[in-house]
Amino acid sequence: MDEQYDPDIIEHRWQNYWEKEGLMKVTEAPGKKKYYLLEMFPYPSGKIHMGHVRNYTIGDVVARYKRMRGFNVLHPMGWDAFGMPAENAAIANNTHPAKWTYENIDNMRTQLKQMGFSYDWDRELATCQPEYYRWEQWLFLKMYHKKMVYRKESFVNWCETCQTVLANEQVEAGLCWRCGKQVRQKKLAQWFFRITDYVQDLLDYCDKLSGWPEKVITMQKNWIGRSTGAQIRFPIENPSENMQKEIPVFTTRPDTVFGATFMVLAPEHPLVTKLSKDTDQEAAIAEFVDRMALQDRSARVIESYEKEGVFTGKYCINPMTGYRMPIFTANFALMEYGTGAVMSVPAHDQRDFEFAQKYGLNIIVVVNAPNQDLTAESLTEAYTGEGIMINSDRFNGITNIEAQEKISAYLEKKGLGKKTINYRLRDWGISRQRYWGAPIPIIHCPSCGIVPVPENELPVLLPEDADLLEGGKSPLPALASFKNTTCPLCGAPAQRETDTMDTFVESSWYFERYCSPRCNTAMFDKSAVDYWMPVDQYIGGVEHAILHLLYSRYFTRVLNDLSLVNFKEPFTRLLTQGMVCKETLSCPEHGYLFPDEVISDGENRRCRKCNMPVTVGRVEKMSKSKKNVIDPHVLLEKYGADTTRLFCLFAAPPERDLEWSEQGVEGGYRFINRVWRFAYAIMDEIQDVKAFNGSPDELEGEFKTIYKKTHQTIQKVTDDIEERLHFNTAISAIMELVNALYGMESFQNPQETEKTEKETKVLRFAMETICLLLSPVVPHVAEALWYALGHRQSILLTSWPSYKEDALTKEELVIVVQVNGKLRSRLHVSVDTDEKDIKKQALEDEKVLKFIGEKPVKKIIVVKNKLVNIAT
RNA sequence: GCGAGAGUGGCGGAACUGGUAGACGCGCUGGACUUAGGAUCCAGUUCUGGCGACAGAGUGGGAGUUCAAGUCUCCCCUCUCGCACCA
Repeated sequence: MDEQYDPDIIEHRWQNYWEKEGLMKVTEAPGKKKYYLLEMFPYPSGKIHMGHVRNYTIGDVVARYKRMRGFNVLHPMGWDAFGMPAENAAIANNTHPAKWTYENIDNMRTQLKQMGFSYDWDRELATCQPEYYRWEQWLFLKMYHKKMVYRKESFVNWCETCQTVLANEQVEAGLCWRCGKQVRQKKLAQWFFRITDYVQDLLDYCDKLSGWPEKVITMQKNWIGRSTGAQIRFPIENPSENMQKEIPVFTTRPDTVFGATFMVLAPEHPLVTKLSKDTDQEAAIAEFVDRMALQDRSARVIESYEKEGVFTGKYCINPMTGYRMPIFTANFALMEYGTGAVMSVPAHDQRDFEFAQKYGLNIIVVVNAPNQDLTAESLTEAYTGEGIMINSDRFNGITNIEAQEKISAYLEKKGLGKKTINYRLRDWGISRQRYWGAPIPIIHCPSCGIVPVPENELPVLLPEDADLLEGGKSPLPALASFKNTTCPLCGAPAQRETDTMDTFVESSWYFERYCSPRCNTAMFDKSAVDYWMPVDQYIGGVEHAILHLLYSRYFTRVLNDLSLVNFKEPFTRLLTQGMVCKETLSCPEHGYLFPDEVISDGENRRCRKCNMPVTVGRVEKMSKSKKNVIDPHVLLEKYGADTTRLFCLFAAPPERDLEWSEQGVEGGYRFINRVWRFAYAIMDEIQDVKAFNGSPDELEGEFKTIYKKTHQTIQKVTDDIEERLHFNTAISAIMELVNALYGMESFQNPQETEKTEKETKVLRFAMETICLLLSPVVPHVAEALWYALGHRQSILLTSWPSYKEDALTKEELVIVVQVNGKLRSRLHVSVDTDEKDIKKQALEDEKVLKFIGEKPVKKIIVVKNKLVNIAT
C-alpha cells in the first residue's frame, strides 16, 4: 500500500472496480431477505448540493450496511425531471427544457458517482421519459374509467399580462413575479383526483405508521384536518326563482346554533351575487367580490387580519330560533372549506365577535361560563369555553357538551341538518397549464365531449419541437400538430387536452417503477413489486412531509384498489433528515457574500470587493439567496468523497440540522489519515497472519484489552446503525478504538516490546474490524485497506463482523461510591462481587468515611456492578 | 393563537429503561520530533479557588418526587420548525 493516503487515486480506482465488477447490480432473489432502501430522488437542477450529499450519504451507509448483513438490497436513483425550473431555464438560456434537463442529469449523475454511492445505475429513470410517463397516463385512464378522476371549474392564479397561470410561489404579495402586475383568480376547468375518497383511511393509517417520525404524522393529520360537527340548513327569506332555497353550513359548534345571528358567505360563493341582485347592496357587493378576486388566497389571509365584509341585502332564518339573520360576504370565509358558508355566533367565536362589533350586529349568549353571568353587553371577547346552555329553549340547563349531541340529534329528527364530519383536505387538482410535464391523455370532441385517449395510443408524447414563450405561457394550446387530432369515437376533428399533470403525480409512484424500471408492458412487473415493495426505509427532507408523502400514500391506495399492488402503505420506515446549515456572511456594501468572496486574515474577515469588515450572521439553512452555500464539488476536489461522507455523518445525528464547519471536515480528513497511517505502520507485520478469533482468556495485558475493546466496538457500532441510525456515535466508537490502538505501549515503543504470534493476530483482527465497520461510511478507504490486507474479494461482499459475548464481559470494574448522591470514591472490584462485600468495602473507604463523619448511616443502596450510594 | 421539537463546556455534539455529566470531534494550552511546521505524535482542557492532593458550583430559570434527576412531575423563559381567520 502507499504510504500516503491519496483520496483521488483510491476513489477512482475503487469506483471503477465496483462498476466493472457490477457489484451494485441487484435482481430479485426469492428466498433471500430483501431490503428496499430509498432516498427521495432529486430534481435535476444542475448540480448536487450539500442537502443531497447528506441525504444520499445517510442512505448509502444503510444500504451498504444492510448488504453486509446479508440482505438483498435495492438501492436505486433517478430524476424527478418534469417541472417549471426547466422551462424558466430554457427561456432564460434559449435552449430546450429537455436538453437542459438531460444535461443536468448527466452532470449530476457524474457527481453522485464521485461520491461513491452504491446505486444500481441500471435502474435509473427520469420521469420526463415517455417510457415513464406513458404509464402514468395509462393509470390516469384507469382512474378515469373508475371515476377516480373528474373535471371541474377551479381557480388558478392568473397573470393577464403574461397570459399564464402562476404557481403559488410565483405570486409575490399578490403580484406576478415576472412583470409585477396584479395577479387575479381565474376560473378554469381542471382535472382532480378524488383523494378525499380515501381521506378517512389515510387518517386511520397514520397511527399505524410506527416507523415514521411523530412530527410527520402530526403534520399529515393536521393537513387532513378532520373535524366533527353538524351540517345545518338555513332557509333563505324570500328566495328568488333561480336560487337555492336554503344555505347549508358546516359547524363544529352545533350547540351554539341558538346564538347564530348572521350568516357569512365566501366571496366566491355563487349565492353572493344572486342574493344582492336588485337590492341596494348590489353595487357594493359587486365591488367587493371583484376586489377579493384580485387577491390570491395567501395575500388575502395576510393582509386581512382586519375582518371585512359587505351585507348582501338579504336575510336567512335561524331554523331553531326564527331569528332573521342578515347574510354577509366577508374576506375570511373560504369557499374551499365546508360549504363556503358560516353560521356566525358572535358570543362564542372570536372571529364572529370581532365582525359583529365592527358591523353592529346582535350578540346572543347561549353558553354561560361557570360561576359567571355572561351577557351580550358585558362580553369583551367571545367565550369559547365550556358551560351551561342558556337562551336555547328546550336545551337550557344542560352542558354545552351534552347539547352538541342533543341538538345534532334534534336537527336530524326535524330534517334541518345532520351530524357531519368535515375534512380540510380537498381533492387533488392535477392540471397544470404548463409545457414541461406529462400530457393529460384526454381528447375534447365537439360532439362526443370528453373522450379518453385509447390505451393503445399511449403515450401521448409531449412534443419536443415546441418553442417556449416568454412569460412561461405553455406553447401547447397554440401547437396545431399537438392539439389537433381526431375523436377516437366519431372520427371528427377534435382537440387534445393541453394541460399537463402536476409533477407530484410522477413522484407518487416512482418507487414502484424502480422495481422493474424497464418494463414496457405495464407500469411495473407485478412480481418484482411484490418482491421489493414496500420500501423498508425511506429517507428525505421534511419539506415533503405533507404533499409528496400523502400523495404517495394515496396513490398506493389507488393501485391497491386497482389490484395492481397488494399493500396500502408504501413506506415502512421514514427518516426525515435535518437541514444543512451555515452561518451567513454579509458586508454593508454588497449584502450577502459567498464564502469565497470573503478574505480571512486571522480573526478578521473582509469583503473581497470593498475590503469592508464582514458581518457574520446567524446559522441558517444553506440557500443560494443567502449565499451561505458550500459546493460539494469543492469538497470532493479538496478532501475526496470519503471525508465528505464522514463529515456529514459525524457532525450530527441524521434527523437533526447539521452545522457546516470547515474545521469539522478537516477533522474528518485527519481521522482517515490516522487510520491510514496506523494501517501502514503495522501492515508488514500483520500481512501474513490470520485475524485472532479465540477467547480473550488466551490473551493478557494490552492485547487482551484491545481484543475486547474491538468486540465492544462492533457491538456499539452495530447497535447505533441498526437501532437508531446514529452514525455520529458509531463513528466516535471507532475513533475510540483507533485511539486505543495508537496508545498501545507496543505501538508507541515497538523496539522495546516483542509480540507473540497471537498478539500480532489481535492487531490484524482489530485492523480488519476497523475496515469492516468503516466500510459503509468511507467505502473507498475501507476497500483500499482491505485489499492491502491481502483480501482479493471486495469488502462489499464480506459479512458484517459479529462480536463474541465472552469478549464483552469485564472481569474487573469500577464501582462508584456516592455519599448522599455525590460522587466520593471509586472501588475496583471483580465482576459480580456480592452486595455485602461491596457495602463493606465502601464503608471502609477512607474518603467515604471522611464524608460520612459522625452521622449515622441511614440507608445503603447498591446497584449491581455500578454504584453504591450511602445516605446519612 | 394552536401543535411539535429543542435549550448540556469556547464550539459541534455524547450520556439506552433515573445511577460516574461532558464520550468523540473541533478549538485552545503545553511538550516531543524538526532548518521549519498550519504535518505528525504525546499530555492537558466545564467553571471557581488552590502550586497541589483537593474542595465548591454546574445540564435555560424556579419548585417538586427520589437514596440518586440532563433524564420524571408542575410553573416560567428563550429558540427552531410546522399549521394558522378551517367555521
